[in-house]
Amino acid sequence: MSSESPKQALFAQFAAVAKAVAHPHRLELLEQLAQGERSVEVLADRTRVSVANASQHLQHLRRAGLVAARRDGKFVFHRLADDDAVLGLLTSLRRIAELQSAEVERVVRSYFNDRDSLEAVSRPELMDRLKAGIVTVLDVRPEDEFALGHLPGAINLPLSELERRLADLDPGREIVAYCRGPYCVLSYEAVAMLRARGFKVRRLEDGLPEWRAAGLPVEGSTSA
Amino acid sequence: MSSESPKQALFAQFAAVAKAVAHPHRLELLEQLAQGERSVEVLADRTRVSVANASQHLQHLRRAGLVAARRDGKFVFHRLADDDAVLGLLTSLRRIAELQSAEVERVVRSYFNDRDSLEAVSRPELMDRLKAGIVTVLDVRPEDEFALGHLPGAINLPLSELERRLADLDPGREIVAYCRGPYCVLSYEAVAMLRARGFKVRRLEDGLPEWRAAGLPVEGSTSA
DNA sequence: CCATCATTCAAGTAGTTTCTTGAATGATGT
DNA sequence: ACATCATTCAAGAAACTACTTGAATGATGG
Repeated sequence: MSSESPKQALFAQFAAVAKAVAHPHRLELLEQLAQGERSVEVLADRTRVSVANASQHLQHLRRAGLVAARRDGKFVFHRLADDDAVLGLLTSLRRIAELQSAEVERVVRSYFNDRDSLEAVSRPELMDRLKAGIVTVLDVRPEDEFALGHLPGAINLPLSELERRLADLDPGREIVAYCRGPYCVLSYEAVAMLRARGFKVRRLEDGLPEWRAAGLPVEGSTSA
Repeated sequence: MSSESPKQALFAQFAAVAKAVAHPHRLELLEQLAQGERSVEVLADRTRVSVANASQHLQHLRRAGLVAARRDGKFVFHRLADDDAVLGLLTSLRRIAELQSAEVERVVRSYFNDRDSLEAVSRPELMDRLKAGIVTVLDVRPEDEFALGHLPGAINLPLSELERRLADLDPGREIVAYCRGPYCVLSYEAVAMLRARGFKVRRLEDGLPEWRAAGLPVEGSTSA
C-alpha cells in the first residue's frame, strides 16, 4: 500500500476513510455511537442489522480509525475514536448532500407533510431561553441514551411513550424537542405529534452530540 | 430511493456523497479542480487516467453534487460545485486519516527521508512575512494552474523546471514554497531539492485553494 | 455538409463489497 | 472443568464498481 507513489498512497488513505462512511448502515452506527459507547449487540439491535453484520461494519469503522473499542468482560464497547473529527466529517457530508440534492429536504418534507416542523431553534437561542426559564427542553431519545448524557434540565419522554405521558408536559410552556442529531427522525415525529395536540413545540436544530461538541454543558454521565 | 423510511433515505443520500469521494482517482480529480476549472481531457491527462474513465469519474462526482460542468464549444469544463463545502469535506477526511494512521505521516517521511520538510509555515505567519517583505514565495505548480490564480507576489517555477532555473532565486532570501494543497507532493520535492542546494526553504502548510478559502488575496484570474 | 475532435455511452470482464450462515473464540460464573 | 453468552471468523452467493474497448453524440470550422 505504500510501495506506490506517495501521492497515490496518500489518496488511497483518504479514500479508505471515505469508504468507511460510504454505507448507510455505518452512518447509522456512527450516529448511534455519537450518543455514547455501546456494545455490539445493542448497536445491532438499534440499527436492525444482524449481530455478525454489525460486527463486520464496526471492524470496518475501526480499521479506518473512526471508531475505537474496549473489552469489558463479555462485552466489547465501541465509541467514536475522536468525537470532533467524526462529527466534522458527518457534518461535511450532510452539507454537501443538502446543497446538492434538495432531495434531502424533499424527503423530510414529503414524509412529515409539514414545513413548520423545519423551523428549528439554534443552540444559542435555546441557551438564552433556558436562562430565562421560559422553555421546557424535551429529550425524545430512548432512556439509555438519555442516561448517558442530556441537555441541562431536559426531561426525557422517549417517543414511544410520549403519547401515553402527555400529562407530564405543561401545556402552557413552549417546548423545544431534540434528539440524536440534525436528521434524527424522532424529534420530527415528536414535534408533529405534539403540535397536533395543541402544544407549542419546536425542534432544536441538531442533537446532543453537536451540543456537546460546541462545549455547552451536559448533564449525566461524563463519558464521550 | 425515497420509498424507504425517511431515515434510510437520508442516510443513503449521505452515503452517496461519501461514495463519491471514496476513490483515489476521484480525490485526485477534486484536488485538481480545487485549483480551477478544467476540461475532461486535461483532467484525464493530469491524473493519468484514460479519458473515458475520467469522464465516468466526473459523472460520478456530478451526480453526487460535488462538481458542476459547463459546456463551452467542444469542451466541457468542470469545477467544484461549492469550494468551501468540498474543501471542508476533504479536510475532514484528511484529519481522520492523520489521527488514525500515523501511516500518513509515515508515508510522507519514508518517502522524503526528511523530517524537516514537515515543519510548515502557517498562513498568518506567511502573511506577516509577506508584509515585512522578507520572504520569496515560490509556486511550484504547472504554469497553467499558476495562471488561474496564485499568492500575491509569488513567482512560478514549476517543479519540472526548478532545477534548470535556480538562478531565478535569490540565495540570500528565505523561500516559502507552496502548491495544490496540504499533501500536494510537488512542494515537498521542491523543498527537499532546494535544501540540498543550500537554500533556506519551508513549505506553506497547505495550498492555494485553502488560501483562497480563508479569504486571503489571490492574484490572477478571479474564477473559483 | 463534411471532417474533426472532445466527450459520452454501452457492453463486457475483473475485482470488490455486502450479507448470510454456521462454526470458532474467549471471558464469565458455577 | 463446564456451560453460557457476546463477539468474531470463514466461506459462499448476490450485487455493485472500476476499467477497457470501440462506437455514438454533438459542436466546430472549413
